Amino acid sequence: MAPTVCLSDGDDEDGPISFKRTASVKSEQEDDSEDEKPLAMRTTRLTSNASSTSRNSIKRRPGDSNTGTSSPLKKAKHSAIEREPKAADAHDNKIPLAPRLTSVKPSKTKPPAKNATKNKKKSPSSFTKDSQKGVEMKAKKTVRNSRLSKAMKVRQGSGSGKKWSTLEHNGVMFPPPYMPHGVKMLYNGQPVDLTPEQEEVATMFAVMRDTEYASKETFINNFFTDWRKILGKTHIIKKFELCDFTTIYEWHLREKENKKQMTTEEKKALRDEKGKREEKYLWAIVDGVKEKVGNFRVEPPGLFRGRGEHPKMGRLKRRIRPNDITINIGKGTPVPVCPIPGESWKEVKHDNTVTWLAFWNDPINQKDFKYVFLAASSSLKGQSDKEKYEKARKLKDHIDNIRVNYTKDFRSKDQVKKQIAVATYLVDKLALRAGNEKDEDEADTVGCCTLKVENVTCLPPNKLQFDFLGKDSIRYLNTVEVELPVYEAVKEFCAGKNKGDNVFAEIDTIKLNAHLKELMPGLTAKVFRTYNASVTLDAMVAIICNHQRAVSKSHDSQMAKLNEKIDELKVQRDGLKAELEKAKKGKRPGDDKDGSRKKKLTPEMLENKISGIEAKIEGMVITKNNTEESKTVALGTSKINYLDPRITVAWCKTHEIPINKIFSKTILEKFGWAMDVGPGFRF
DNA sequence: ATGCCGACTTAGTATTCTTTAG
DNA sequence: CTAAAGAATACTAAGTCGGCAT
Repeated sequence: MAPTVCLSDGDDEDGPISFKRTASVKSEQEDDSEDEKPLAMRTTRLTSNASSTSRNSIKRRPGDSNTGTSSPLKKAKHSAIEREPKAADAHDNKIPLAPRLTSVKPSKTKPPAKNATKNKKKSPSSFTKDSQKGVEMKAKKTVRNSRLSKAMKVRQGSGSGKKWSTLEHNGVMFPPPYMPHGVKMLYNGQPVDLTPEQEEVATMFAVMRDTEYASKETFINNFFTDWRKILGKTHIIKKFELCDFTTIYEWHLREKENKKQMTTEEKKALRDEKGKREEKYLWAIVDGVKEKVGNFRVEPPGLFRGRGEHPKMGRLKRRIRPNDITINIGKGTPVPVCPIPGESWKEVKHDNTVTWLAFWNDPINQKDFKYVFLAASSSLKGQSDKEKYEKARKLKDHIDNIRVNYTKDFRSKDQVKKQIAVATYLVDKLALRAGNEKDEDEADTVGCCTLKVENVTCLPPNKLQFDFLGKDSIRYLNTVEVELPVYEAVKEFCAGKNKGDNVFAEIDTIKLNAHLKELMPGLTAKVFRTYNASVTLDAMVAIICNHQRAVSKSHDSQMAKLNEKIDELKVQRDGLKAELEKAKKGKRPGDDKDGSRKKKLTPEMLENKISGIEAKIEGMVITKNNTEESKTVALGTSKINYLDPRITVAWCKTHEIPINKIFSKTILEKFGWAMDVGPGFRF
């Protein structure tokens, strides 16, 4: 069960995370006050926001009374708990003034698929296979991990540049060749002949009919331009408006239906076959240790699905061939055989300063690369993940100083210094991303250093309203009260500028990060996100980082259903109440006009029933509120990328919650490195 | 300094698997 | 059992940031 966000007002203080609050209060008291300013402000904010505190709650299913379950983790726990005094992390937790964001998804910037049909069938028989796999994997993992922790200590820090000594793998897997279906589309009402290559691209477009892309001009234009290159100048097809892809779309629907109709055996056979084909690509051997490979499948051809208003959406992403691919492998280890007869790799390298196993150039953005890496569960990834969190923890020791430092510079005469101070403040306070420059041919999004004057509105006396599209064209809309010097500075930065001009004209991410590095070795803008997220470690995190998801298609109906059910229960309850009244007045239930009634309910029974129903209603209201309030919050991203897993592990150990109630299998593997932390661990 | 290349992390969405409701 | 809901995983786009050449 994932921790659930609960933002309802007035629900506060007594949650499972109350220990965290306590800690933070304490630290504030203990702090000496030289940096009173930012802190005081923070405190204020925190307090004022406290009413909307969110908290984690571990939801249990009725079925899982897992407190008593024995998990290895839990056992390991006990002794440790007693040992660890839990004390002491003296100062910590300056709560990152997470102002509640009003993050809105502008429908226009999202071309979400509204892919209507969704049906799944699950075969019980597949259970066998899966569970076997699970067991097998667990076994492997145990072996690997025990070896790993040693290997990890021995391994040179990532600083040295050498990432591995030996590396073996089997290369990459290519998607199957295109199988023509022969269904003719119509042009100007007439069926047209297409070569398989032409048909392939037409089909890519046809099957996207019920996504929002299909009606976007940019998408259509890009698609049509690329398709016409394949059709050739002399082809009868000249105008998009005369194209009718319906026949192909319908073929596609039939295919889907057929697939759905397959028997479980057929499906299983298909899966087994797939598993067999993929088997050899699943693993690499790094320094003698078997490690899972991440994305060994080469991306299949398709129409580019850029996010937001991406100028290249709809462009044909051409098929990648062996000749596009560079392989990286240990010297002296056998080069993976090229799986496509008659073709060969572009290049084979032996570079042990990098971790990729293969790469190719992105056909959409020729200057970009697509890499094949090891899976997140690998030692290599785990190690750097751990380093990331260690760096964020180190920031704890510098954060006070850093805040004092930038507060001082809010009024600097040096314009560069001043801008850096304000930018750092925003990165710290609002978890803004650094904001690198972007090319013309990308979606127009911004981060801190690339904020435009139109993205910030100064609201007297001292509020700033932010409204911009950030990463993935997710809208960031937030109004924050800032310290007066910050407000004045921003106003000044914007003064006399035109739309499209940078607020921070004097700086960029390089200067910003260079400055941060002077304050703490290795410090960059993104560390603040990790730091603040891990320090906060509760549901607020998903909000401060603006991780979003589309409101699910079923959200509205879900809410309606809940309301319906609640109403229904209320009616039931009222009915029972009325009956109770009668019963109390001494009427036998049987005396009712409704003589057919068989059940004789005593007042006690009725009361029990009523309170049972009321509990149900209450539960549903809570569910309803949670559903509504978390509909755009994507907690998963925080969980995977920002929250130091050791915090969670330690918490689980302290509270004897099996870790697998919090982390899924994959994520558990990814965080293997964090599992043996003691319950006393503090970020 | 700046620009570009390169490698790696972070991110939302699509797809698949699992669980639950009916 | 089936279908729908929900969780997990797969996929790949979109960021960050370091380093080297200019």
